[in-house]
Amino acid sequence: MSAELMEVKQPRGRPRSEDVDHVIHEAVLDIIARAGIAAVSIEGVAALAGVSKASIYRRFDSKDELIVASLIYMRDQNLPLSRSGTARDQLIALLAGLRQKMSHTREGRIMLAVVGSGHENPELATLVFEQIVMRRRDALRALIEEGIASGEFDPTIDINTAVSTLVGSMIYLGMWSAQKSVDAAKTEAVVDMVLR
Amino acid sequence: MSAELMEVKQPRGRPRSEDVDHVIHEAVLDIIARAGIAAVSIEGVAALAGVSKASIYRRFDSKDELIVASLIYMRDQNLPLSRSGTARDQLIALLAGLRQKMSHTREGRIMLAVVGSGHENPELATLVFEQIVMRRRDALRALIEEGIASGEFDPTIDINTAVSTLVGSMIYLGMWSAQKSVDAAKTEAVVDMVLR
DNA sequence: TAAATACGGTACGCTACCGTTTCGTAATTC
DNA sequence: GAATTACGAAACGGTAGCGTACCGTATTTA
Repeated sequence: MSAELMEVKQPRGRPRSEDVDHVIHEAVLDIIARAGIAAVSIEGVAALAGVSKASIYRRFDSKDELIVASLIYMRDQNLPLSRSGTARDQLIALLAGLRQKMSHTREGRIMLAVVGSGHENPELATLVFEQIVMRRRDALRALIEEGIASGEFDPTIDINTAVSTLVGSMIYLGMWSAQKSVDAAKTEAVVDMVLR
Repeated sequence: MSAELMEVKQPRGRPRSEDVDHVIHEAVLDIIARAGIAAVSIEGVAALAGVSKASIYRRFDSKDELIVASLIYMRDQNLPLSRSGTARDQLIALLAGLRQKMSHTREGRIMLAVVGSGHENPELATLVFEQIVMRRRDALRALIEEGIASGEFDPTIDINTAVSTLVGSMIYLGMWSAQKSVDAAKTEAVVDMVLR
């Protein structure tokens, strides 16, 4: 009898607005993406969200709790990935998406910011790692196994090593995409080099 | 007739203490490594360094200028790398050092912090990239070319792609070394997988 | 209708840090 | 010895954010 599935009895007074929930989280994520975790302030979030500070403190006891909740909110908005084409095609699409995402989307910039501040707030880094990074790793691993079964990839490779190599390369390339001095290696080239 | 090589005429009054220079930079780097760039404050640096704020403002016009100077100070403390063994051995040593360094040394944590905040302060990220990352890339590239010439590596690989793949993997593995859930792929395995 | 709770808005006292200035003392050149 | 500059220490006014506490109004249940 899980609590989520039960019809929750509505408490007495005026219910909290879901719109307010949304705009608060959106504001937090926008600020992290634009200026980093350290730039998140309750007053700033309230101002950007067009919400009073009271409405934030009514929901969250502290700034840290707010940020964690916003990251989980972001995770829950993720879309599933499409499945079509060969394993190699899907793999390349997945990796290219990851790479592009790291620097050109809000979620990517947030992940970079959280990861980069991993030493300061390890709870956040762990959250991002387990909830977001590991999910991608699992999807990647499945595609590689599929490709090996279909004969597209070298069956002798170590899958863990391959996953780390591929993900690491994509993050690295995405990370520095703003620096023109790094020669943009093609995603396909990386995949073929690693998986042969 | 370069200025650095000329005997610099000492100005009139009391000269600036090099010890003060050092402790200031050391304090800045310690703070970045421990708490991130955003945690750097003039008052905090002065307190940790055991120095007056006046001594900092006498040297640097702003916090940004101070941080840039401290990163350059760090770069100039770098040691040259040893050159012995086969190209593959040297390459593995270089990459393993990079990987270990990312999470277990002050310099590594500083690089992660700066990179992660790349979107907030692009000048710093560019500085780190050009002055530190590119130097490693160049060293790596040379080793790969050496290994190709000696027949240790596959001559058909694209060197730029290989460099990005290897560096990215090492940074990624080092980044998450605190998370026990990521299986630690061996550095040698990555090298052999990429370069065959 | 009454009670309860959420809402935006505003004000409060508190802390941290900013960048500047002033002071007395120390070190160095002329 | 006089001039000059660096040093630590302390104080200054200003800004920003914290977390709390009100207000009057809006929305919902009983």
